[in-house]
Amino acid sequence: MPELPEVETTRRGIAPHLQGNKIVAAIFRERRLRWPIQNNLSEILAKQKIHSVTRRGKYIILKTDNGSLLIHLGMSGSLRLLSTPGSPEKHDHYDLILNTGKLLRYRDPRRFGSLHWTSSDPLSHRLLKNLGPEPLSEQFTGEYLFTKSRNKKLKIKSFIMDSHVVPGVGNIYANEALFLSQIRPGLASGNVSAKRYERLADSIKEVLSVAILKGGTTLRDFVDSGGQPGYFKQSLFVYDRAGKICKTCGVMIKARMQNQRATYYCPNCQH
DNA sequence: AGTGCGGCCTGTCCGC
DNA sequence: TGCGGACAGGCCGCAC
Repeated sequence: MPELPEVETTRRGIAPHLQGNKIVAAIFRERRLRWPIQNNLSEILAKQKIHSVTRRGKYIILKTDNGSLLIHLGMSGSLRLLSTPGSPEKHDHYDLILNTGKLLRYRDPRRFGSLHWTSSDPLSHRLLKNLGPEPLSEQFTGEYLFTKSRNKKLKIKSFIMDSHVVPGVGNIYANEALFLSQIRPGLASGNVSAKRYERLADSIKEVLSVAILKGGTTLRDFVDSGGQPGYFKQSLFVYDRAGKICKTCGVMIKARMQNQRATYYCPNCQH
């Protein structure tokens, strides 16, 4: 399940192989992702040089001669760089073949991912323009969260899972960040103090940073193996730990559904 | 306007 | 053992 750290790790892994090289051909086998891939994309991409590989939220942006490719991995998507591609398997939906002989292959069993082309500024694309500030940037602060949450009634976990507030924080990291900042997930976001939001912003930065470090370690060879979930599991304090003992205080972790999402917290550490 | 939920998908796991 | 159903996940777009 690619979260921001895994998307960033993927980006760092593929960037050196793409940057400055040309797309020889793009092959699409399955266009029905979250949105259908536009029909003429092969023609558009052929012979284009890739200038940069960047990230905004969970989108990877390939900037080429004539525009930008916006890649989202959804929840089961992965990008692998192959030197000797075997025949594509069931869920290998598209390939970008490079002039270096290497091939970038997208796999996504659940097809929640997406692929968009834009010929104008990618950050102005409708899917990107309203995203919140990058959580690892200086613009992302406790003060920002505090201000943004005033007069809101929705629960704080839903608040930080909204990509227009914080892009890149999914269910796992929302649970973990709330644990680290000792905040109960069910609190009304509009009632939480500025001080607690300072702590929460720090926790979000911390959990994402540590996960990027671990991803960088564990997924060092993701080019060969494909990014696998589970590498961060040992570091989790609450996610998927219902009935287990809190690593901090020894009390049993609780689980419940909140806004259709599995929610975990320590009833002793979080208030 | 703010909020919550349906729907998109398939692999995995559970219970009958 | 086989099968159906629940569930997981991101997140847009709709409905209230």
